Amino acid sequence: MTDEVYLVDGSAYIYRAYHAIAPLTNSEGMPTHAVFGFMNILRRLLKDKKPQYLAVAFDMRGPVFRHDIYPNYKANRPPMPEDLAVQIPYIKELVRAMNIPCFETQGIEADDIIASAAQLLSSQGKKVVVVSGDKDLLQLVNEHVVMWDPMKDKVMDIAAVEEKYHVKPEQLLDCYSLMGDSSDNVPGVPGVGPKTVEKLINQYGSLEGVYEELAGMKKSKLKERLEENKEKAFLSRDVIRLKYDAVVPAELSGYLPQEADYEKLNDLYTRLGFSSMVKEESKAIPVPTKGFKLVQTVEELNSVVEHINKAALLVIDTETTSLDVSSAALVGISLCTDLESAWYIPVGHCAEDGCLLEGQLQQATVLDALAPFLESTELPKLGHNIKYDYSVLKKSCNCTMQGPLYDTMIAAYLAQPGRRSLKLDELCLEHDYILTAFDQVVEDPKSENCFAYVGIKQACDYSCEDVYGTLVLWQAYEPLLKEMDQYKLFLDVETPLIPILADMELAGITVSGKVLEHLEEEFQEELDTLREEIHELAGYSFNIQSPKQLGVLLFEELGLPHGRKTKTGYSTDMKVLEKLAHRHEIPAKIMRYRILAKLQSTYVKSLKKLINPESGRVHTSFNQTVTATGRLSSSNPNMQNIPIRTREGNRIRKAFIPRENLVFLSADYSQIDLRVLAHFSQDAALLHAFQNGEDIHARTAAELFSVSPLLLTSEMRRVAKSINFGIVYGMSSFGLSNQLNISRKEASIFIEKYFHLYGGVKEFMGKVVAQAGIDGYVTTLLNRRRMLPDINVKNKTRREFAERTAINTPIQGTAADIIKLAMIKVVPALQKENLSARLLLQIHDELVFELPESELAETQKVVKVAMEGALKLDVPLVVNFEVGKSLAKG
DNA sequence: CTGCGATCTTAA
DNA sequence: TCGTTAAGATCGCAGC
Repeated sequence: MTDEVYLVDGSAYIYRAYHAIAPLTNSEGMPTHAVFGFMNILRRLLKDKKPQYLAVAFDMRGPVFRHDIYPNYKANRPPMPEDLAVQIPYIKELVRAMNIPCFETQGIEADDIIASAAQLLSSQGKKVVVVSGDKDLLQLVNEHVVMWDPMKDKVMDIAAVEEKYHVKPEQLLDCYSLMGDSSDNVPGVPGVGPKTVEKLINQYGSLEGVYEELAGMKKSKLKERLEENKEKAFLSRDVIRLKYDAVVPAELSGYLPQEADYEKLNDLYTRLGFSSMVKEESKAIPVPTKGFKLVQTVEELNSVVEHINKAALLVIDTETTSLDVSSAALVGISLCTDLESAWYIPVGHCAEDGCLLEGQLQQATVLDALAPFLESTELPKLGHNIKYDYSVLKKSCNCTMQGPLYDTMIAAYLAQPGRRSLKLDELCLEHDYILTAFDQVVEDPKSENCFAYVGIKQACDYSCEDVYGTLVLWQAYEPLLKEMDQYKLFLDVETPLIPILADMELAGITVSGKVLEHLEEEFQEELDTLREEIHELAGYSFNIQSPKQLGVLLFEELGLPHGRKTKTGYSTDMKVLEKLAHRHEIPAKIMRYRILAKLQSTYVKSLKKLINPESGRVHTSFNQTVTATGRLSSSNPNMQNIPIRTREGNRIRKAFIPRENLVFLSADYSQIDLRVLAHFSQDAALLHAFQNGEDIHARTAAELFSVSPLLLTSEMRRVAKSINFGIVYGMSSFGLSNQLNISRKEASIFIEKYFHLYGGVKEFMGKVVAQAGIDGYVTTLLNRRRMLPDINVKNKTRREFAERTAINTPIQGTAADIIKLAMIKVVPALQKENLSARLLLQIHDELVFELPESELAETQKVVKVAMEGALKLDVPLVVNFEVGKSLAKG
């Protein structure tokens, strides 16, 4: 901290940031790089120098007094670029939000304001630092004033100026007058450069000095030029000369920054998409740990119970030995019901030797006491990713949480669709609380069992922070969900889905290690053979899995014609290889190699690793807060992309088998996307087709090719199917031509015909895109939102992508809504009918159950009713069933 | 060695 | 430079 006054040349740094930083836009497509660069400079100044006194000066739009003296002042400058102009108000707004004194005056420039302030303050003996890189401001340097350029981190005092320019700072004005300034269109004396000026000023002292002595100079080109341009030189000086009488505070208090308006600042940062700045600039504070209590005795546990008895909501977080449910053991539970207090109940903390530490209640004692609350169907529980806590308690503590399970992660997913992180600590930071990071409490976060070795006291603070933070978020998001009309979706769809997904994950699905083992050997043999053959044909060894090396072989060594190019080289994908297959043996072998290698690595080897040795089953994770459309996603393993189209793929499916004496029942929605499209578009032909149970692809084909349905070929149907799918994705003629290997012209004729047939669909697409343009987002039937920040941008590619998304998301998202509703209906319905069928998988439009064969007929009835009646559309929902002893089709 | 982007493939 | 949504393997590069 110093008592120097920092005067920042705001406008100069706006320009520098604008040119120095690559274009950047926020999520709405507004350019932000100048703002970003400027704020970085300002923030670095604040951080590094911690100035006690600081002010920023800006130019204002419009003519300045220099134009009166010299109308051509800056006449050669192009107008401010549009994408910079729109950023200026944000910069000024940010400086105001930071509560830094900010000066601007109509008719004068930032330089003049700085000059006035520097002179006024230095005449009072105050130290001044001019923050600028502009040489024009160097003339302000004196024994009290220095100039600092943060970009170069260089301080210029009198000595530095003299060393660099060989004149005194106060002589710089006269130097510039002679030299002129091409960037400001100030003429000076033509043909006089820095070296000449240096000589002249050093010899004669000043501009006046030069002209007084001019007559005595011997005849030369220089003398001639000086004589001819005397007026210009003096005019230039009047133009360049800084104005020292701008109105600026005379007292230091006028340069004293106040505490920032953090709310406004964060709001601006968020709008600009500067997430890193939101973090650093927030007024966030550590969570107050005063009300955090350890529960180590029965008496203390009883007092917690008494407290929860009066509560309307129980916030819970479990600490365990692993993120993976199947290997997680309980280490402790934290609870709270309001922001006054929170409790941590340790049950599994260990000493270094692995022995349980003293001062912990028995896990059973704790769960017996809490069970009435956890299992209460009345008392809502709240957690951040509560599916995990539900699963741990069910799996390792035999305690099944009931009642609504509110989840702040899901709340944030719905309320702020499209936000990048949903992690508790990041969300809390945006709500002004800094949480202790997991890495701060465990020594080696990667090693297993780690939380068990955290000290009990420290664990208490850490864990209680999490329930406290979760409650803080809930108090913010619950009203927000209501405001945004998302509360019903949250309560009636996402919340009841949580235990269903958890139970599906816990159930898992049996995978025969034996079958996989077999496949692995077989695939490996063929892969080895193929690799040898390919290397043989190539004449040298290379990595077949490297697109780069493969490209060299195919297109350079073999000289085959290359297709499209990628950013890094030639494309070698299946489409390209297919086209080369008839020219050379290698491409076909590569294709076969690719197919097998993919199956081998993704579906055989890694699937084998994920088989739980105890249960012989794999337990996927169904992620509820990942996709932009509202679909679920599945990981570890991804059970939603198990191969199906190829023969080998189907062999992998054969490894998925039901438990002994059980069968799989798969129920999939027929054409759900197109039915949703029919409902949204109200297209007469589409509605009619579905209402009459027609084969929609066949019907489309018959109309498209103008043939009777009886004469349709499978090729015609395939084309129609492609178009039907393409429509759902907002496809162009280019996309279709690519897909069908036909010309663009042919493709566009198909599309034209399609829209002629289904005029309502075309109309619907136009309407959705137009509405998205107005709202900036689209919604599904259950009001789920997706933001489309690019929907109105100038960039055609990005805008058109947003337009396709606007068309696709309501369809895909509504289909996702529907199957979620079906899941919520079907699980209790099966239970009510005393059927033992267990839901195992959801694959976007399909549900897979495991059940005794004897219950097949009755289960199908229940499933059919639940799925087909999930939501009432203007067309029927139709479900098809398949039964099998594995997941293989056919 | 780790992290990350690009490419490619799998599914709906 | 062109049909949506995902997960995941591998390569190859940049940085430590």
